[in-house]
Amino acid sequence: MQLYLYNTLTRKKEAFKPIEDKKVGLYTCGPTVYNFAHIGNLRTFIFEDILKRALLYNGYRVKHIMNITDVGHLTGDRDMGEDKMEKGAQREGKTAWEIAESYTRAFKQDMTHLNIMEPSLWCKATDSIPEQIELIKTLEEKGFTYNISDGIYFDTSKFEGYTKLSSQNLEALQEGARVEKNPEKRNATDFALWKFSPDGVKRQMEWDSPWGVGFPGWHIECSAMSMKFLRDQLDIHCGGVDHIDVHHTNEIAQSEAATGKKFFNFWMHGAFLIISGGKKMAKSEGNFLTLDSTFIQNGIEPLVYRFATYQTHYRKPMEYSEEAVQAARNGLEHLRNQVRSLMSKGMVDTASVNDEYKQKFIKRLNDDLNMPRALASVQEALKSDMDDSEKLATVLDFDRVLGLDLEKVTVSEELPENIQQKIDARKKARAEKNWVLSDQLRDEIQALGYVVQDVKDGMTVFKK
RNA sequence: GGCGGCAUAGCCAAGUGGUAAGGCGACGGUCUGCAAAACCGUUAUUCCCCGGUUCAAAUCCGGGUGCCGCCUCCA
Repeated sequence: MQLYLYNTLTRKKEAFKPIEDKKVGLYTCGPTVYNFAHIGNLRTFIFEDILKRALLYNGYRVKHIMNITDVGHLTGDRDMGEDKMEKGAQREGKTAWEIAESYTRAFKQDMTHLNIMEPSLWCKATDSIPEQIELIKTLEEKGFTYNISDGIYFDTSKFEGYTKLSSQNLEALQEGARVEKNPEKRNATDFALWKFSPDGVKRQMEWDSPWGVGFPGWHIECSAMSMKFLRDQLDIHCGGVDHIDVHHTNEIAQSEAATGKKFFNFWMHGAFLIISGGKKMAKSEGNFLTLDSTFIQNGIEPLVYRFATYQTHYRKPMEYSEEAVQAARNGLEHLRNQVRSLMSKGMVDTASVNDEYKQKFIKRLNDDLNMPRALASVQEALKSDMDDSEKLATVLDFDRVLGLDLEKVTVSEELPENIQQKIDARKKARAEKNWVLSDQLRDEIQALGYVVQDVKDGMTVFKK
């Protein structure tokens, strides 16, 4: 079935077609590792994971590259201000390298918690400095750069179609921008390819280059690394909506200026998470909620968040509230109970996925990843009149995309000795209609973290 | 100021011309010694407001209001 994706480049849903049949090159802009990722960041990574799983579900082989930005991302005005990594290092009394490493580790842990598939390849900006320098040299040779006191800049006026991805009105932008201008820049949209280390300052992260000691601008890494690792397989490039106007626009400009070829056919962007009644989360504002502080520390498993994001289409701002989290928590538990109930009836080996419902599911998924509708088809399948084994097989098949670990729902497992003893005692008490003892034993078992359910012919006990 | 997006039940939301998906919550029921779980049923005459086009509009057009984002670090 044809997969349709919304392409920011054309502002339309388009039939997806990779450059090479059945193989997809996917590049997703990864984190800047100077702090924890907040759950707004993670929403985008979940969206990208769904995209990847949808591609796989459709039978594509996916080469997925995710970068780690560990240098060059500045805090201040465009290409001015401090380096985020160096600032983070100051804040925590560590080296910039240590900061990068520890937050990269934290990020990967978040991904694991959310069941986000690992990319085929991780790449750190600092591991591809030579490629970035080469790309800048090419741009220099082709006359797209100029040199000012603090670095080498890309002259956006020399690249035709600079705004092909964004919808910026450049003249209006220049008039209305509140930026503290760098007076040496020729155009407001020009951006740094290479920044010089400030005079007399020894940066922790700096490299030699043909232009002097310094470090790469933020945008160049994604261009250099996507070309390095995906070569000509430039199918889909993703990120958050905030990247449309600046980061991705600049990536396209410098890449296409350098190669003369189209840089990525599809551009996809995830919308923000909005705190209910408030503003977006931003690392730089320090108001962010992390997976750890918001979920794990409150005893809410991270997959609840993954499930919660399915309620809203990825291109629409998602309202975040504790109420929404609770709804997702209940919803996921309900779904698992439904699966558990089916599992307890035993899975027939020959059970196959119901084609009618699978077609419905994939159709919705393939309609620009309409997860709210895809999720609705899960409930429709569960409430349908197909037999239990088929239902289970079908829903578990959907979970290849959903990634909710439904196959791990426990029905019966080896229970510890002490629990088993209490269960036996309770069965005896129930047989004797000793309800006081029965209820007391149930409380005891549940206090130990197990759920007790009396069913038709006995008792179901499983770890919560 | 420029540009872009959004506004659907108590809450989260899907739906872009044919008469309102799904989830959560709530209420009622089945089952049960009681719970829990599961299951069944009910829960928006109406889609921010005003006007227009059409046999037909939540969906298209015009105007307004509110919220959000980008233009400055950002997923």
